[in-house]
Amino acid sequence: MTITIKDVAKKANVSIATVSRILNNKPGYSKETEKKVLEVIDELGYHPNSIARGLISKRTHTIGVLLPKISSMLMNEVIRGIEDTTHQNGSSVIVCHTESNGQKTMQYLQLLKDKQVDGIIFTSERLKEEYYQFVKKMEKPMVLLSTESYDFSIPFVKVNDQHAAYTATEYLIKKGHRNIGMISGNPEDQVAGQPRINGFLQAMNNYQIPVSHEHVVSEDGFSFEDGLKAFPRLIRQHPDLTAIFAASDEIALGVISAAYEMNIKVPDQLSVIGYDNINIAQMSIPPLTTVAQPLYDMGEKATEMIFEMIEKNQTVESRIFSHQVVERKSVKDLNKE
Amino acid sequence: MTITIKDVAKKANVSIATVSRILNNKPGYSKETEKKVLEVIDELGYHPNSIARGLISKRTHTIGVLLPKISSMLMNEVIRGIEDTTHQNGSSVIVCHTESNGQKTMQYLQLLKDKQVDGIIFTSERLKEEYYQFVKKMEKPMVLLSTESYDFSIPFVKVNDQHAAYTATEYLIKKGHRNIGMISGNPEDQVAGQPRINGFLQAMNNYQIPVSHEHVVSEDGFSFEDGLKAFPRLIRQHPDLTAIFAASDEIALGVISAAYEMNIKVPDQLSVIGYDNINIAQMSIPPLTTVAQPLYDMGEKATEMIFEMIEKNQTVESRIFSHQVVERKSVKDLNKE
DNA sequence: TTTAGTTACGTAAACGTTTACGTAAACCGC
DNA sequence: GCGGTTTACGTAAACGTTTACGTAACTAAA
Repeated sequence: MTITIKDVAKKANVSIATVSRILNNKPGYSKETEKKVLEVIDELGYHPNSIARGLISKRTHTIGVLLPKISSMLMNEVIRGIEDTTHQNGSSVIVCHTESNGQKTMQYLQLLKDKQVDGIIFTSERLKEEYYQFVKKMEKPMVLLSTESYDFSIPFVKVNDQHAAYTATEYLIKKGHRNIGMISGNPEDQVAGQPRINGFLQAMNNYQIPVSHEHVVSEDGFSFEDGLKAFPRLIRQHPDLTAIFAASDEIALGVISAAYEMNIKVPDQLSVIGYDNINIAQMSIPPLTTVAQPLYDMGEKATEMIFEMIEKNQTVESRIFSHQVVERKSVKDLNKE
Repeated sequence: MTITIKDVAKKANVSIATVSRILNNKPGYSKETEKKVLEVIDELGYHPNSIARGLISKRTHTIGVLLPKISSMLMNEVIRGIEDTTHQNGSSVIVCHTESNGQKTMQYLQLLKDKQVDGIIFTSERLKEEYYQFVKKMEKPMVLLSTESYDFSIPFVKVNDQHAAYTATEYLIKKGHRNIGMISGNPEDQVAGQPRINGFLQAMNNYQIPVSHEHVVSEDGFSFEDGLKAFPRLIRQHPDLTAIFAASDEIALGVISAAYEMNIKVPDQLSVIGYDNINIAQMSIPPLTTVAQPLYDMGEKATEMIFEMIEKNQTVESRIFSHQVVERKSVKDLNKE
């Protein structure tokens, strides 16, 4: 038998209301009874049942996180940030892995509703009308992470993808490169696809380097395999390329591996810059130069925002994090020749 | 206002008991009322509140997972297996990241108790007496994953570490290597440390290759940095080594990177075999040969076991998964010279 | 001394379910 | 057509909390 508030009340000779008041330190009890009750609680090893609490308070101290691919290493750091912060707030996280599948997403949203989560963090994907309407009906706060909605006004945290892609490209240019190609993810992707391509093109234009759309080849996603497949296509089209901007670190590693297979030396014959700065960027050979998103911090911030919305019941400012290129060894400085 | 069972009952002109019965298909209602009620449910978009349910049924359809390092890529696949399986069972997961910290672990256990999880999966770490006692008091099922307890009889799923290490070492030997070193994790670690060292030593002995304990150097953990640091130490002690068995893929990648820095070519001058077969094993240069644990399957199995224990309220057989070396390109066949 | 206000509680309703128990009607066998 | 069983419900208690409301005792002001 588990110990309930009643047991505590009985043993301490008070009512359950008093115990509850002490537990939630609401006014209405004397120092002495507090001491007595606290002793009994300690003695019995009582801990309030958070389910019963949740039933009344409508707070479950649980938040839901929706993300497309749990396996993506990108999300790893982000989730770490979310979970650490959530736990620091005395809550816990339910992670839902939608695989970018609309039906699955709706199922998960229903699950999160049933479980009465206090709030939802929606990541890395376009917020469809259907999702939005559902969450709106739930009347729970939501924040967007690594994505942004042009249709609905929901607070978000992300980096400026176009700007970051611009920075990466510019870095290559400043290192003396002129023949630069790009391997992008899905260009239909309005949030991580197109903007990065735009940033690339914009940098090239700004520095008056002629580019055609053939300089960027796209795959469906941002994975290692995508890079592996895309690189040979790109290099065949443009054998004179000296540098490549990859839209993700995983793609970049795919490029490096493919280049290795083709006996093209990185960075001597080909420079590569990635995007994200995930863990494995440092593990590649050569270590990957990349433009970093502060992934952990972004997860942290999104979580803080959710809690602010939950607790103060008001909306909150979006936040654009700044990116930063971290130099390692996959880009050659052509000026030093 | 949210829609409750009362609303459904009123609109369908039945009692809440009947609605509940229909929802849980317990006997006691006619086809007609069922149809009627189902219609109303659909019409109102009613979904039962799982918190209220949990309060009575003592089932929250939530399980807790304790793991030492969320960032470890190892755990990624495992967690995927756990979460997929859990969701298929209509439940959800709370992931707790203990950092191998006893105090934190106890806090998380308390959290899981408060949240009334139906069961606990405890991974990759020694089950301390304190933890065991706590869970025992909770009276909830637990299974061990990638670990095993010699003190308490708890069902587990893992691979046979010693055997797998033996297999890895034997693979190297069969490829003609005789000067083999090992980089292990923490040898104090009774579950992932010592057994792998034993397996290594055992294989060497079986093939009558002299080894000293100096052939194995240990670090605190199983990370990339550990491999990076350990390799120079090892190679300085034994410059004639032709192959290395790394106790994890991350260590192996560290070894490859360190070797690259020292201008030692893998696999031409040095062969490396890893352990785990995580995602990035295929991304390294050269792609890493490694002994694979079926990580996803192990997560899946552990979850199935937990659910069986929860639902049938009985204990369950432990399961040892078989390992397998996956050949890639980081080991040179010396016989072919 | 009376009155108004405060303090320190206790009682009971509420949160949204499940379920033990009760009951009236229908059915069955003889 | 009578006892007994089954079917199809309804009523109300229970799960473990929080909290609105009530109240008795004490305090302070007039």
